[in-house]
Amino acid sequence: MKKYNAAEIEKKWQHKWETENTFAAEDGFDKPAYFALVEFPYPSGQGLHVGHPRSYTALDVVSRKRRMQGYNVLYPMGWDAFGLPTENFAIKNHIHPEVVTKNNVARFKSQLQSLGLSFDWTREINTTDPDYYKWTQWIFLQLFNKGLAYKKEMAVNWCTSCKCVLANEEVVGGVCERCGGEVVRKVKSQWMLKITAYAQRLIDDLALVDYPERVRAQQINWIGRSTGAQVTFKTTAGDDVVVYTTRPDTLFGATYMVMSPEHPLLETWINNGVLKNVDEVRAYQETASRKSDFERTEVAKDKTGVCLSGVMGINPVNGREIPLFISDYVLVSYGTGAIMAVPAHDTRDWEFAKKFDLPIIEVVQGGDVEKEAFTDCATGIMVNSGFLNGLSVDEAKAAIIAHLEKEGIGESKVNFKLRDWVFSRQRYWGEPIPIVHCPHCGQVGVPEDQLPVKLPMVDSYEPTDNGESPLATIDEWVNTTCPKCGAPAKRETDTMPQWAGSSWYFLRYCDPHNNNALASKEALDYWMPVNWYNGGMEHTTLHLLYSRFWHKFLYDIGVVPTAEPYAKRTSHGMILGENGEKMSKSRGNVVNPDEIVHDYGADTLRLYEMFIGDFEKAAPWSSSSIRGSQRFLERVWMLGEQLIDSDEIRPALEISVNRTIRKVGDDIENLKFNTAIAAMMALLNDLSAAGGVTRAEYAILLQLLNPFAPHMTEELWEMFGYEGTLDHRPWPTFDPNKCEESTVEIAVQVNGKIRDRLNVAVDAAADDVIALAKAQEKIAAELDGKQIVKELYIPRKLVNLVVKPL
RNA sequence: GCCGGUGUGAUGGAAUUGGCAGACGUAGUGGACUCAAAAUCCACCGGUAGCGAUACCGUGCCGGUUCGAGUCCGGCCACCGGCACCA
Repeated sequence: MKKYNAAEIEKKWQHKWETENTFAAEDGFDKPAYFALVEFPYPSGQGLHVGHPRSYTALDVVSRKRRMQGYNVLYPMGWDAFGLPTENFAIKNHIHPEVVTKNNVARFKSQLQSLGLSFDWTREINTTDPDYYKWTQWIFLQLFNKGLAYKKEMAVNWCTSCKCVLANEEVVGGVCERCGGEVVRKVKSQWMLKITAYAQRLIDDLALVDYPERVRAQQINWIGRSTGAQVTFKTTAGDDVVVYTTRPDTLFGATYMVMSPEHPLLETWINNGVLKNVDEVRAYQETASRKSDFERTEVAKDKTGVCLSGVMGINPVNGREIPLFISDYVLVSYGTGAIMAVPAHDTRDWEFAKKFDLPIIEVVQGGDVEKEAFTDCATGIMVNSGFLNGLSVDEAKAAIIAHLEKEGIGESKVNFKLRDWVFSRQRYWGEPIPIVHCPHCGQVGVPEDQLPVKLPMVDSYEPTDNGESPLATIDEWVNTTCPKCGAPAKRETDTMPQWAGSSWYFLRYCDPHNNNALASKEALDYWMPVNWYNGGMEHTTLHLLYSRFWHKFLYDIGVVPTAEPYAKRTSHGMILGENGEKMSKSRGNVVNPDEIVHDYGADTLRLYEMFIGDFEKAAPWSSSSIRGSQRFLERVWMLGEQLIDSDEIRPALEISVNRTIRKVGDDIENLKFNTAIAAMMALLNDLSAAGGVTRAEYAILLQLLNPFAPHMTEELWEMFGYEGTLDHRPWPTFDPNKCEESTVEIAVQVNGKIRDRLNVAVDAAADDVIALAKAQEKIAAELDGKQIVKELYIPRKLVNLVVKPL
């Protein structure tokens, strides 16, 4: 028998799969469909990371199993290729981003193909392809037409290093998610997408899908729904200040009010002379605006603020005049940008009141409000609150809202932390926003027949310091005519964020070459929703939320057939460096998948990454452990030398074989690839111990192993003359009656401690087993001089005799 | 602070969801083969005591429920991830 030569075998089968399109999804819509999806990569200059194959192999295993189960499987791959690293590399090395992208994609593709992943390469997509981004722009126009894309002057997150605006989701810990650069606030006119209009449905529809708890919780937390009331406070200046509160029950305890430093009413009061301490207020506003997000959160501990002089608020329930402050602990972007402060029952208000020596009035009994704020809603009773006295917090909430509504000065209100999606980027390498600015008609969408609005080929695409897109400098591209009235007009020069192309890419896979629609209705009806989507936790509040939003919008306008894009989402853990730290160049612990494939073969790498540990948890790479996976494959190979020419499964191995089929199948469905492999290892050990393997037994082992190690198993299948190839061979079935032994060893316990073991028939009667147990020499000795108070027999498990001294 | 998760041998991790803790690997130890090494094969491999059969202890800590707890309940501790002045 020839030696196992991974390199040779893998090349052979990969070539065959590529030339024969073995894994192309079928066009007919009659077979049951299965859509397996992994996040398409950003083709970076570094090439593939060992983390990529963990996710890709996992769903490759699922896809290969599904094909064997008779499904028409769509397991596609593509490139999320717009983005800053490519652009920055291009600028630095004076190569056009399109060329950089092309090179990176070629490298990534050959790396992926060297792993033997069963992608349908006939459906490969690339977000930078004009035939693709035509539809990204088309979706934007639909959003624009429905008023869900709008341009607004507002304070945005500006990355000083990327020289570009960031979405809230892209600011992590006060710095740029991508480059770690400082993020400052900057007032700019930006395109926004109204994701907030979908906030409630993005929460509610999580009930329709199968997501891990941690993903569900993170999304709900990010959307941040709260219920409370909006209340109007009159002021001595005549203007009203509207506040939002989740504790309207504490209204009687409101002893001052706080507005955010950016609150628009301040300008009014400064302009009409109401405000007396203008200089002080201006100075505070100035300090607040200069703070970066990072500073603002860092100094969050100590409260600062300025009391407004010349104007007082009026508490609507008791008519008391209360002071008005500005402070940066109140955010302009949440609620109404102003709060009523109840220091007795809110920790932040309490700290502020202590610092500025403001009155603290207890309105919910149960704590000591001189020592700290009492925030428990569950137990307290209302006091000092007029008609609310004696009520519980919940009763008081209902009563006060009814009162406010009757008086016309308030109403119940739901708020979300989620904010609209800042959608403009001032960079070159992205989809142009398909809008024309006409002096007569205003913002006009580019008509569908003029899509795509292509990126102009230019030599210079460096970001500018003045916050304008590099496209703004290209006059011949910017200057155009209005699609509506024909007058001279200018193109929008901002581009879309990287998240645009990935917000709908799975739809394009259904029908990637369609020129008339993003995908045909038949294809979408057949394939959607994605049956199983695996990806990283880092995309939970970015890509995953954004794409759900776009999908819901497309559902509302009748483009897609399902309310949710992904029926099931799973998330893999990271592969860490050998030292347990995150892999990075600077730590010097990066493992290059190319080297692993070269040294061990793709099948070993695949198997090892599936065996490395709990799929959902991070696991450190181990260069010695990978040998175990290689040894296993070598042993499977060598087992062929001991092939017994029989089409029977030997009786002694029937149970082992049937159980393994059951376990491998179940474990793959439950994301427990590591124990599926352990079960196959155990089967191999059994077969080896039995002195060889029959053709029938070997066939089953090869079929079960095929999704994990496809090249080697196909080669053995062919070498030993089995029929056809494994790629679409039926998945082995098991006989449930042959999964259990007829006798089992049970434990015999006395008072819960194991004292002996016993072999009994699985269907033995409890009385017989207990009698047998008592008759055992050791047990009889234990029972001597004691009284049995309880006898238990757990079938197939154990006998427990509970005794006490006589 | 809030939300989610995790704590099991030297190590990655198993444990049919309340029923024999440590499957399957890795590392290690001893042996076989070899001039030797590698590779391969065999055996051992949680702790303590004992030559031994065996006994006792053992799943972060403390308590509880139960005939029986890694698993359930209550209270802590530690670590990881997310959010964070969101009123």
